[in-house]
Amino acid sequence: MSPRTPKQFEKIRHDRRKSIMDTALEVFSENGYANASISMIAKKAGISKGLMYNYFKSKEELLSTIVLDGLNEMFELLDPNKDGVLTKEEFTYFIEEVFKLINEKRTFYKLYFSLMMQPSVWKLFEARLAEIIEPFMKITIDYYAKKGVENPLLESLLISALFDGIGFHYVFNPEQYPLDDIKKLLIERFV
Amino acid sequence: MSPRTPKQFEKIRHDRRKSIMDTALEVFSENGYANASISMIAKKAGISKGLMYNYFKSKEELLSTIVLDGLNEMFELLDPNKDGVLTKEEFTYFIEEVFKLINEKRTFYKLYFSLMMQPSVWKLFEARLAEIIEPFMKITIDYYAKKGVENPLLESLLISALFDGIGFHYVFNPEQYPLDDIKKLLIERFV
Amino acid sequence: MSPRTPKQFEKIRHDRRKSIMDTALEVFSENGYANASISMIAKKAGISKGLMYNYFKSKEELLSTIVLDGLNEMFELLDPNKDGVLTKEEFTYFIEEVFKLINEKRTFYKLYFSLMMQPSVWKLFEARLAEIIEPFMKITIDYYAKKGVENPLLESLLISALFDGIGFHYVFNPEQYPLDDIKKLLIERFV
Amino acid sequence: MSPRTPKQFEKIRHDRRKSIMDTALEVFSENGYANASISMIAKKAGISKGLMYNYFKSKEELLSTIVLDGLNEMFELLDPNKDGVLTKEEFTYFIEEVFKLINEKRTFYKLYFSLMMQPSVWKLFEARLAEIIEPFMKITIDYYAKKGVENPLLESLLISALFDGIGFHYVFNPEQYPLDDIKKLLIERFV
DNA sequence: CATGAATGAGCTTTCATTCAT
DNA sequence: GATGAATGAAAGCTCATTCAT
Repeated sequence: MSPRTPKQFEKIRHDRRKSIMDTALEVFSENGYANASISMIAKKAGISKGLMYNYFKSKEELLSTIVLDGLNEMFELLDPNKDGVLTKEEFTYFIEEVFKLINEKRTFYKLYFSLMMQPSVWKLFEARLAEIIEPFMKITIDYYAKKGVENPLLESLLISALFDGIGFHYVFNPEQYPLDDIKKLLIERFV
Repeated sequence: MSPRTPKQFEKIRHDRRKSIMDTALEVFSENGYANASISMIAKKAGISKGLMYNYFKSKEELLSTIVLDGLNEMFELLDPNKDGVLTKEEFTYFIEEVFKLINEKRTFYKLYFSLMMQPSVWKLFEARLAEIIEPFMKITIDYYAKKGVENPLLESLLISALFDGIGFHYVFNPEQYPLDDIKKLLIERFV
Repeated sequence: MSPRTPKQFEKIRHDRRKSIMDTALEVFSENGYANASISMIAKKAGISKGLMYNYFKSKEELLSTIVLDGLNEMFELLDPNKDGVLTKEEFTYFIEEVFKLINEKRTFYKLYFSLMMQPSVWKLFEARLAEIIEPFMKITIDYYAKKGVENPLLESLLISALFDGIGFHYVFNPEQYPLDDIKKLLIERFV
Repeated sequence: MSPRTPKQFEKIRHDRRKSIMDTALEVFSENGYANASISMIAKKAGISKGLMYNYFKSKEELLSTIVLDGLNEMFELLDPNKDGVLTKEEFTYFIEEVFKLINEKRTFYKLYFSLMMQPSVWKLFEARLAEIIEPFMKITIDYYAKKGVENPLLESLLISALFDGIGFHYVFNPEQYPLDDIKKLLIERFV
C-alpha cells in the first residue's frame, strides 16, 4: 500500500469528473436543466454536494462542459477529415455515421434539443456548434454541386433539416421509430 | 360615475387575459417554461403578480391554456376537412398552409419544441397533439399510397421530419433562412 | 312603487349586515379565522367583496363584531337578572339554559374555542367575556356557599370547567355525544 | 481542520432538530398553526428559513412531528400498563399523572386544543389520539362499573370533560388557577 | 480531499384591501 | 350603493452556492 502517485491521483480525478458528467447529462436530459438540482446529481453520482464544486465551479459550468464535450465528440464523429472531395461511398458512410450518432448519443441529443430552444442558454454554445455545422454544410454542398443538383445549398439545407427532424422524432419516441428504414430511404434519396 | 356594466367587465377581462397570454407565450418561448417566472411575465405585461392569478389559477394552467389554444389554431389551419381524397393541388395547398403556420406562429412553434423535450410537462398536451398529427399522417400516407410510392409510411415520416426540421432551423435563425425556396423545393420533391 | 323610505333602507342594511355576519360565522367556524377568506364569505353571502367593506371596515372588525355579538347573546341567555338569590329550581333552570346555549350556538361555540387558543386574537374579546363569566361565577359561588359546600369557589370552578369541557367535547363530536344524559347527571350531581 | 465525523453531523442534526421543534411548538401554540409563519419560527430559532426545510419537508410535517411526538409522550405518561384492574390508589395516581401532564406540557396542551378545533388539520392526528383516549376511557369505565356507579360511561365522560375543561382554563390563565386544590377536589369527588 | 449544515435570493401562490367606474 | 379588477405584502418552499470542520 504505497502512497498514490500523482498520476494515480490524476486518474482518480479524471474518472470522477467523467462520472459526474455522465450522471449530470442523464439528469439534465431527463428533467431539463432548470429542473435538475445539484443535489440530485450529487446523490446519483454518490458524492457530496461540496465535492461537486470541487470539480465544477457552478451548475452552469457543469452544463457547458457537458455540452461542449458532446459537441466535440459530434465533431470528431462527423469530421470527414478528407480533404475536400466526397465520393458516393463516403457520403453513404457519412450518413451512416450521422445515424450512429443520433442513436448512440440519444441522451445528449435530447439535452441539446431542449437547450437549443432557450436563446438565453443557447448563446453559450452557438459558436462551437457553428464550427461543426459549417464544414458539414460545406461538404454536402460541394457533394451536391458536383452531382449536378440544381440548387446545392437548398439540397443541403433540406438534408440537414432532415437529420434534425429525424433526430427529434427519434429521441422523442425511440421505441417505435423505424430508424434503420428511414436511414436506407435517406441514402437512396439523397446520396 | 355609474358602475361598470357586466359587459364592460367582460371586455376588461377578455382583453387582459389575451394580453397576459400573449406576453406569457413570448416569455415562455424565449426562456423556456421552467426558466420563465411569473414575475417576468407580470412585469412585461405591466401588471402585478397577483393579478395573474386572478386570470389563471397557476403557472401550469397558464401554460396549458396557451398551448391548447395554439394547438387548436394549428388544428383549424391544418384540418383538411376533405372527406378522404387529397389531390395534387390540395397537397400543394396543404404544404403552403404548413409553411404559413411555421411563419406566423413562430413564437408558438418555439415553445412547442421546447416543451416537447420535457416529458413531465409534455404529457399535458400529448393527447391533443395526437388529434392533429394523426389525420395529418393518415392523409399523407393515403396520398403517397395512391401515388404509388413504395413505402408510404416512411415517406410520410420523412416529410413530417422535414416539416419539424425546417421549422426548427427557421425558428432558430429566421432572418437568413430561405423559407420560400425550401418550400418550393419541398413541393417539387414531395408532392 | 314609491321610493324607499329611510326606514326601509335601514332595514335593508340591517338585514344584509346580519346575513353577512351569519355567513361569516359559518365560514370562520368551519375553516378557522385565518383560513377563511373574504372572497369565500362574500361569494357565499351573495355579494361582492367591495360591498363587504361597506359593512365592515376589515376582516378583523367582522370577526370581532361576530364574537362580541355572540358573547352578548350568551350574556342575555345566561344573565340571571335575579337580584342575588338563586334557588334550586332557578339553578336547574340555569343549567338547562347553559345546555340550550351549547346546543343552539354550536357554530359560535366552535369559533369561540378556536379563538380562545390564540392569545394574539383573544385579547380582543377577553374583557367582554370577563363581564359574562364574572356574574356567572359569583352567582354559583353564592349558591354553593348557601348550600354549605366546603369550598364554594372550587366547586364553582369545577362546574365551569365542566361546562367548557362538555361544550368542547360536544362541539367536537355532536352526533354521538349524549348531551341530555350528561345534563341530567350534572343536575343531579351539582345542583 | 479534519472533517467532521458522521457522529458529529448526527449530533448537529439532532440538536438543531430539537431546537426547531421546541421553537415551533411555542410559536404554533402562541399564534395557532395557521397564523404561525415559518419566518417567525426561523427567526425565533435563530436560523434561516431555508434551513427549516433541511429538517422538515413542510410546515405540515413540522406540525405533525411535533404533535405526534407530544402524543407519544402523553401516551407513555398515561399508559396504565396494568392488566385490567385499577385500584383506588392506582386511580389516584392516575389523576396525579394527568395533572402532572397538564402542568408540564402546558404549551403542547394549548396547541392540542387549538388544533382540535380545526377539523382539516386535526384529521392528521385523530387516529393516534384515539389510541390514547380509548384505553383511558376503558379503564375508567371499568373502574366506575366495579365501584357500582349507576352509569359508568356517563361518569367517565364527565371526568374526561373535567380534565379537558380544567386543562382549558388552566392553560388560559395558569398563574391564578388553583390547580392543586382542584386536583384534590377531583380525587375526593371522582375516585 | 470531503462533508453536509447553512444561507439567501428568488420562486409560485394567496389574500385583505383599495378604487375607478 | 355596488362591482370586481387591481395591488402589494407576505406566505410556503426550493436550490445554487458557501464554508467550518
